[in-house]
Amino acid sequence: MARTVPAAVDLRCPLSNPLDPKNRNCLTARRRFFVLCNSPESPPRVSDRSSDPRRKNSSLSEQLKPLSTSTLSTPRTAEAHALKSKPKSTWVNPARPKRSVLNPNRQARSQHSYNPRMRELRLFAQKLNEGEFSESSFLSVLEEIPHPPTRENALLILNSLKSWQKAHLFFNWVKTQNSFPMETIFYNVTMKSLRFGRQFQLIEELANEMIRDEIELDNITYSTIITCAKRCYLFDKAVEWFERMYKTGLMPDEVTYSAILDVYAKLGKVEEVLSLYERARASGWKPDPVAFSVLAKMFGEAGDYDGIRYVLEEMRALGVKPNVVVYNTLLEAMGKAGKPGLARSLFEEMVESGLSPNEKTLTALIKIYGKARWSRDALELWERMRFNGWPTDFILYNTLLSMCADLGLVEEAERLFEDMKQSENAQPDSWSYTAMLNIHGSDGNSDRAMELFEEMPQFGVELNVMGCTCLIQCLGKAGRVDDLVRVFDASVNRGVQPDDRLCGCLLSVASVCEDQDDFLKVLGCLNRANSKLVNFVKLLQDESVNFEKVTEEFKIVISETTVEARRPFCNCLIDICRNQNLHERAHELLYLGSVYGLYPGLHNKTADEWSLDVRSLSVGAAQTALEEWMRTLSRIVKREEVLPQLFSAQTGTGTHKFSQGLANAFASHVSKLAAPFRQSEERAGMFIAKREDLVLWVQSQDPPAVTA
DNA sequence: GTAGGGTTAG
Repeated sequence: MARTVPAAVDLRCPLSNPLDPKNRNCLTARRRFFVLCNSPESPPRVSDRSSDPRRKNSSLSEQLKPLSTSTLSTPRTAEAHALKSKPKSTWVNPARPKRSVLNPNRQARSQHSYNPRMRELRLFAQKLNEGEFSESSFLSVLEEIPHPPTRENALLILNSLKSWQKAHLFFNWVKTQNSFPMETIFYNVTMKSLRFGRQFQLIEELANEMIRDEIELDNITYSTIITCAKRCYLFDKAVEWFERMYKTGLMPDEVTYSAILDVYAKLGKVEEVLSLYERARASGWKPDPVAFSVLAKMFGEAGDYDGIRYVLEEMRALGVKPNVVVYNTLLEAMGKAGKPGLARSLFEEMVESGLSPNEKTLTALIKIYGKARWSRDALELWERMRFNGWPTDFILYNTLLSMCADLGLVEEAERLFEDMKQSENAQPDSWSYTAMLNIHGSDGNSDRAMELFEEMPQFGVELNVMGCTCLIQCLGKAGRVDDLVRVFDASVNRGVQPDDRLCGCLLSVASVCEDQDDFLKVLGCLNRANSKLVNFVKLLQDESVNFEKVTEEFKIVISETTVEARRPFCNCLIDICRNQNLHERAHELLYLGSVYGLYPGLHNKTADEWSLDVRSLSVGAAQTALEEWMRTLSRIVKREEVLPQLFSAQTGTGTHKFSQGLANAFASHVSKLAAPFRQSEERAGMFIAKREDLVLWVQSQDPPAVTA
């Protein structure tokens, strides 16, 4: 495949037209062929799945069993009978489409005729919408209905009621009036309203009532039930109602079908989705943009780039033009699959096709550029947005601010923040303030951060736990411990619930406190949030406590901490020990951290090189790890065991503009130990020592610089 | 939101 044009744009089909009957039933093969042909550099993830034996139990054939055995197949027809009696006859006419799994015609909506009493009824509905009623007062107001609740009048009002509670009450009231027999459309309109309120249970009750009263459930009913279940995360219910529909002999149309495709997609059942998709395609279905959006979202969630290409290819082959939603989903998917360049080309393709991006398009792109650290592209896009007057909203602005925080773009962030304040549709909210606190916190501008903190109540914006964490970190770094205590107390009093990240932040501030009073003040804050952690710190400081006790308490504290915060906690605890001159405790903690899997990949060995990767360690933990490593090497040298040529320690360079150099701290510790590690010129963030130098150094340590 | 499906933030 030619690589001169961006792949996102250049997606020529490796096979002929899939609508050609010859190709109708071989989409799986096409997809696999496509994957193999077009992605030599990445593993064919889509096709991998079907061969994965672990997935056998949840395969589509299992999934679709109730459908394929009972309803989807032509049950006990002459055809099936003939096949049974003539098993050797396997020839199938390829020009004959497979039996349908969906109805090619979408269910028609009823036309509503002009209602001469529209004006009064609308006014009445408005009155019902605006008032706050108890159930009984609502029902008494209903008695004032200006015209009798005929079918048309009732439908008009039901359609106008906004809250699900009122719609439900009105629906039940109409039933009690007995002025006409209830029809499907009344249930459908009520269900739609209930779906806004995510009232699946009530929807299911209505559906069962329809079955009981023999009122027909149509495609609109089923798709509403299924999508409500989906929005309530009741995926099994969604599948249950879908299967039920088939069992009653009703064929889904494409709306219901793509709704259920989305259910399987949200369940992560990729093979099932593709199989459903292909079966529908084989029976002649031309998927619309909604179906492709479902597929694109699914592949995006899986980070499956081959799948994304498959979607693009299918659309191109079928001549389906992507709309804005499809482009947005594809862009997001490209981002999740880690393809910023392709996302950029796809965006250009979208604009060239004459579509205008909306705020979701731009949010997706900014996120992608930020993640890729493409600040120039991001800022150019921002300029282009302003120039073209492309739509913005507060989520887009907040995404831009987060990107600025990630890339250290302080001035740009302030400009954006000012724009938000001037805007009508994107006033700063707690996310915006969090991003700003993060930016100035990282920049070390504690004055500006405090200014933002003070102005928040004036604008009616609540501080959230993340903003609080950023500010605490900033004040801690600036050594403003009294302000820190004030901010912490005010935040907790304002309703901020400290989480493990905030605790980790306080712990890290405590670990850099040089003044003992400050140290105790910070621990005082931490005590309000996590007293067990503070007790553990005190236990570490008690030299009479033995290793067994430390192990026991460590296990308790760490197991009660969220997984993401465990390593930071351990890092900070090690730092605190080192600051308090409790070096052996630091070594014990590093050992415990390793035992409990907090430092995976710390040591790496090949025949030629042993390396220590301290990139996820704090300064103190990295120093401790280096000392520990040197102790081990001393023992190996003494025992005259085989050593590799090269030793390396990886500190990383820190991609963040504001990140403190772990490398610098490591370098000074190496020089303090007089260990023969040198910063590598070819490999950034890497310290190298040769075997000969290291052995000489170990032998010169008498007594060893790093005590055993 | 005038009976049903798909897309935005640590």
